[in-house]
Amino acid sequence: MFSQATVLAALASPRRREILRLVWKEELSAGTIHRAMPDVTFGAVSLQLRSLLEDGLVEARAESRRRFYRARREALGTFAEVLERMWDDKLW
Amino acid sequence: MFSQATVLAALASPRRREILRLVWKEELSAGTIHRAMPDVTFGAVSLQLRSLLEDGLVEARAESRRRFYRARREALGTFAEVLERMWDDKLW
DNA sequence: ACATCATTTTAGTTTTATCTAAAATAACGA
DNA sequence: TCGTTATTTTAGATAAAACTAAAATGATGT
Repeated sequence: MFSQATVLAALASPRRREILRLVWKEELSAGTIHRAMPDVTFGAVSLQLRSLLEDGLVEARAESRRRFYRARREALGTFAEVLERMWDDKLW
Repeated sequence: MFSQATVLAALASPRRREILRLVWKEELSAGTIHRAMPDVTFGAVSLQLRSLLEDGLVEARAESRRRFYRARREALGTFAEVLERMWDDKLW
């Protein structure tokens, strides 16, 4: 299993949180994810996807030449709710 | 108020988590905190304390020449439970 | 005023994270 | 096989974070 320390480190990056948000409710291909973050190169997105994958926060599925990613919400435990609240911009 | 993004960034550092753990249930002077982390200089501890203070995760009280720090658990919201679980080494 | 104690601050260095550009891989269709 | 598409990987550059050593601050006691 992945430690909470690992999850905390992963969630510290706004870029990774943005990716998680995108693939939270639907799986998206790497290209689609990149198109949603046009200020950064495809390579940079791919590296962050790898990092999230290694930390167990997303999973990937290959379909021909595309790779579809989606959040592993169950890996996030308590943090899943925290993230959803952040995205809904709710105060706490 | 401090954002959840700020809290996440603050908690990403093992050093800052260690400090938080130390001042979780009792206030401790900067010197006492430093003595509990002998692998790092006093200056480094002081900088992390400042960082935690600026992010609102600890508060400080001056008593003569000492400064006592303690966690502001209420600033941590949901994360307070997460941290306690980490320290108790409970699985989730 | 001076010496000491506790802590903070500064300036510069080291380490770590993140990014880019380009090359590599791999699946597909003509 | 060749060209295209989608993505990953590499190598190196840039940026951010964390650290150290030393100087500065500020309260205390003599």
